[in-house]
Order: sequence, then structure tokens, then C-alpha cells
Amino acid sequence: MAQIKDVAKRAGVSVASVSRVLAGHTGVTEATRQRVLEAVQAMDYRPDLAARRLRSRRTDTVGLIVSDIRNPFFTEVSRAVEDMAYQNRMRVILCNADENPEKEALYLDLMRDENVSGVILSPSLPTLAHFRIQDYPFPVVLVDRCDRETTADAVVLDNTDSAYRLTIHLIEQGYRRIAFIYGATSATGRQRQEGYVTAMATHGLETLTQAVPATVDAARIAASELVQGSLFPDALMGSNGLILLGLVEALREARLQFPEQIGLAGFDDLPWTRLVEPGITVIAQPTYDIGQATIELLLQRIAHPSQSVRRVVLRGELRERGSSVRRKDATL
Amino acid sequence: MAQIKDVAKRAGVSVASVSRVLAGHTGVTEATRQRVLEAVQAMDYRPDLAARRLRSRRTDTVGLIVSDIRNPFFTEVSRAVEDMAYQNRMRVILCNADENPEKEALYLDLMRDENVSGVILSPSLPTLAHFRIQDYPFPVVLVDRCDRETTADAVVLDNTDSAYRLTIHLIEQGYRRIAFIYGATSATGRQRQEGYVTAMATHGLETLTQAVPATVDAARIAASELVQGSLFPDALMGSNGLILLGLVEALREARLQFPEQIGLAGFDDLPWTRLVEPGITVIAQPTYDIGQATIELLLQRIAHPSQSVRRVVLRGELRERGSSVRRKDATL
DNA sequence: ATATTATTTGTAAACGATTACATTTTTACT
DNA sequence: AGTAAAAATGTAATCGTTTACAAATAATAT
Repeated sequence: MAQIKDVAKRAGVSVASVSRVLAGHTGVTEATRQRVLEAVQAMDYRPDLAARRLRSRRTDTVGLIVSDIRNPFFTEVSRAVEDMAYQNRMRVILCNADENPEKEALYLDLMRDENVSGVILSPSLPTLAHFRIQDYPFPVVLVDRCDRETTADAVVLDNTDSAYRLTIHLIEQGYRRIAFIYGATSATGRQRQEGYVTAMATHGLETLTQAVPATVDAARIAASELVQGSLFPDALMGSNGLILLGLVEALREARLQFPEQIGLAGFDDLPWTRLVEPGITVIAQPTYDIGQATIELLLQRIAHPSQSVRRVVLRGELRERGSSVRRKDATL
Repeated sequence: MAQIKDVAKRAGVSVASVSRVLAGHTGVTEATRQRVLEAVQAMDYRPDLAARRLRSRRTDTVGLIVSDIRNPFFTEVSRAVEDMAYQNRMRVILCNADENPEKEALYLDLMRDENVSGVILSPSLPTLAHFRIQDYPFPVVLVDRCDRETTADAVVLDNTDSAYRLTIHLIEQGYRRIAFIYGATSATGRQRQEGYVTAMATHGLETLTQAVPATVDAARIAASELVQGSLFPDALMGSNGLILLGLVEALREARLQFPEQIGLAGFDDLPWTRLVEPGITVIAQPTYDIGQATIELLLQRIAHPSQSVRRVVLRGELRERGSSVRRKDATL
């Protein structure tokens, strides 16, 4: 492999000049720039990243720690982050924490070892509770999950508002005993639950909430018990795509038709929500935008470490489908 | 930050000894080992990875270049790869090529720059056609996609066989004019098409195939034309999960009920295939296993660069559901 | 006890870039 | 033309490890 000194020799300049040209620095004459570029081309020279990183003490790498890569929300966020990162000549190290605080800690340690320029993190609830930005030697931008207490850059959905609007929609459609099943491991689930509670309160309705681990199976089991128990909800809401999936499974098992026998709505406009007849009413998240906004915020923060803390809140969009149409016996 | 010389000083040994202990080398007495470990602990010493990589010329990093991260198949494969890699103290750089050969080339270059220990690649068709393992300075293991010509380690489904079995299943259920819609960008789609063709041939049936870009929309449009055209297929098959999704959308648009008016089957047992009444018959891929087998193969190859080329073929599992039940007018 | 070998330790030279600083060349101005 | 200032270039130190090699110590055989 060609080294910088070989390139320098061929171009008839010093290694410093080669380095300067490649770094895009000014203070190098156009003539030498051309000769260097030509030599680089001719020898197919590629700088050794390890050497560069050692000397420059920068890695131009960002870490992306997602809670659960199987959740399509995070898949799409990752895609956006990756696209933008590589466009900005940054590398991405992707880690999947599986909603496990220990894994999160492990990966955050790893990011320190890798000396990354910054990290994007969607923290589990325990991690978020203890999270202090100053504990880390790199900028951190939270995505999808944060709370009022944490002072860190973040990009999130308007969780409480969206849940509020979704709940109001159900109420307006005539549902009264609406049950809210939400993921207990994330701040997001909680905030959506708050929006639901607020909406129910404004109409003087009794709340019926159930926290579960954020998995399809857990949601299915919880929903099964709910619909077969003595509480008789007339509608179910799920706080995210996985949970919503579990709810549908439970309704299928219980042979309950929606919206005829029970209403249904939830978060995340996944492809299948349109296919399950007559379609499921959801709050759609602008997932790609969220990812894009997050990496942009991180890059800004890296460029300007002392700029004030920012929180970007994106609005969810209500998509009405058949699962929540007005009840025949509605009495508003 | 503490450096190795600080640790050495505190432990009262040379830097070489510290390095040896940390590398897990033999030839160091238990007493010094303890003192070093103690000092490392006390000072919270973390070796500088850039320096280590520069000197040792190894990165302990593998690259994972997937064709489309939105495809749940690759999500699950990534998960497995990541799990296993970190268990073996390896890092993973994940790249999403979006079925774009140029992006693939770009990322493969990047892998070279990063001096990775090895790469896992699911190549697009053009890349696969030109692929020669000796063009790369690192081991490459193909996943999901390879053909008879390429001599590289690979982990794949028994695509042709699975498609054959799935087609035979439909034929046995009484379907005759079966159309096969498959992704044109991957070897996988083609091989599955072959299996379909073979199965049709053994029963003397006419084939009806349609190659499309591997997206939901492309599949939907192609299927719409098919079912509304003059060819009158009595069943549709999709070569993967995204395409299958497009088929379902097309049938919904055309208001065609399955299996009553048209049969349906495809690849990938995605969560929603159970939910769309009465369930869709699919070939389930052992996705996590595939990922696991792939990274294991890569690690082996890294450890033994000259071992003979291996191809691991995993068997797909036919899951019969309502979308392919026997036609009333079946005349076998 | 001494010679020989095996083991453990230490010293110093890499690894391949970036960059501070010194030096040379060019430009601008009197 | 001569000088000061600015710009371009080059030299060599540096980043923090690993590891080849030399040196010291311990173990074994005579």
C-alpha cells in the first residue's frame, strides 16, 4: 500500500503538503494541489485511518444506540441517520440495546473507547432517569425518548399531544371505556399515556391503563385478559407499533371484530395497519424526518459544542381508518 | 486520560508487561498479572483503540453491508450478526446499500479504508455478477444472495427448493394459472423464480412470471395489471415480504378476496401475514439463524484464511394458512 | 556449584499519519 | 531595487500503543 511519503515523493513535495491538500486546508498553491491530487490518483493512495485518528485525535464517527432494531420506527431512523452521516463523511457505529439498560451502558462505554465524535441514543427508562449529559466525553442527542428533566439535545414526537388527539378522536367517535396499553420501558409510552389520561379527564371518563413490556407477546397477553375480564373496554389503544400488533392478535384470538365489537387505534403507521380490514386508525410518525433532524442536531452540536440545548418536537399525524369509526349506539 | 505508561509506572512494571497482560498473552507471571490488573482497575485505564489499531494493524471490526435495512429479513440478520460479533469482542459497521450497486461499491471501498477484518455482504445482482473474492483485501461472506458461479463463503436459504415446494403446494391445492412476481434486483428472486418454473413444468403448467424492482409499490402496480389484464391468474406468488405486501395491496384495491377469488402465497413470515384474514401461506426463513451462521462463518474464515470455501444452505419452512386453501372447483 | 536452557521482563523501534515550528518563496509597498 | 509582510513549503516531533530484540532472572541438568 502506498503511503503518504510515497505520494509526496512522486508529487515532488513534502508529506506536509500532501496532508494539507487532502485535508482541504487552504494555504497551498493550486499547482501543488494538482500535482498532489494527480499523484494520489495515480497511486490510488488511501490515508490510513488508524494513523490519522491517532494523530488527529478525531474519528469522524458517530454512535447510534437504538432500543430495538426490530421496531420499524428505529429501522427508519437508522436509515436516515446513516444517509446523512455518510453524506457528511462521517461513519456510523450502530448498536442495538434491546431495551436493556446494561447493554446501553456497555455500548456507551464502547463509544468512549471508540472516541466517537458524538452519540445518538434512544434510552430506556432507567437509563433516562440517571442520564446526565456531563457524564460523557462526547455530545449526546436523545431520539424518540426524553423527559422534562433531562437537559440534553433531543428529537421527539409530540407524544402527549398526539395521544391526546388520538384519544379525543375515539371519544368523538362514541367510545367511552377506552383502555390504553403502553410500553413500560420507555418514556414515550408514559408520555402517551399522559395524553390519554388528559383527554379522558376532559370528558370526565374513567381511565383504564395497562403498562407492559414493549413486546408483541406481552401486549397480546395483556389485551386478552382485558377483553375477557370484567372491565369491558369498548376500545383499545396501543402506544406503539409492536403493542398495536399484539392487540390485533388478541382481538383475533378472542374473535372480536373491530370496529363493530370493539374500537382500535394506536401509534405507528406500519404497512400492515392498512391491510388488516378495515384498516387501523393510527398516529403516523415522521420517522425519516426524525432521524434526519437528530443527526443534523448532533452534527451541529459537534461543530458548536457550547450552543444552547435544543429540543426538536415533531408533530404526529392522525390517520383515520376503519378501526375507529363511529359506534352505532354513540351517545355523546 | 491514563495511558499505558501511567499504568506501568503504578504497577511498577514496563509498558510491555502491561500490554502483554491486556492482550491475554502468556509468558507473564501471575504476580505481575495481578499488579497490572489492579493498576488498570484503579486508574480506569482504557487502551487507545486508534493507537492499538495503528500499531497492530488489526481492527477487530467487521463490516455488514445489507441491501435494504427496511426489509425485516435484514433487520433480523443484522441483529444476529451484531449479537455474535460483540460477544466475540468485534465491532460492527453497518451500511445500508438500498439495492444500489454504486452504494455497495462505495461501502466496500469504505471497508478497505477502515481496514476491517472481514465483511458480510448481501449483493445486488450486478455486484454479484462481477464479484470476485480476490478483489478484496479482506474475507467476504455473502448472505442471502449468491449464485453457482461465485466462489465465496455464503449463507443462503434453499431458495429454489423452497419456491418449488411452495408452488407445488399451490398446485396441489388446485391452482393452475399461478403468477410469480419476483424482485429483479436480487439473485434470490431469480432462484426462487427457477423453483417456481420447475414446479410448474413438472405439472405441465404454463408459467407466468413478472420481474419488478423489489419494492412494495412496484409489486402492487405489477399485480394490479396482472389481475386486471387478460391473463387471468388464479393465484399470485411473491418472492419476498415486500413484494408480498404489494400483492395484498393490489388485491385489496381490486376487491379480490383470497382464497375465494384468487390464491396467494409468498416468502417471509412477517407478523402481518398472520393478521390479514385468513392468513397468508408463506415460506418462513430462519432469519436469526442465517445471521448467526453468517458471522460464525466469517469469524472462522478470519481465523483460518485458507480453509476451503463453504456454502451453508438453510431450509425454509412452509407455513400453510388460509390464503392457499383448496379451490372448490379443483380438478387434479 | 556451574553451565545451559527456559522463562520473564524491559528498552526502544516501529505503525503512518498530522501539525507546530522553522524556513523559503512570493507578494506588496515604498 | 530593497524591505516588510504574507503565503507556501518543509522538517521533525508527536499521537499511544504493540512487539522485536536484548537483558535479566529463574529453572534444570551436570
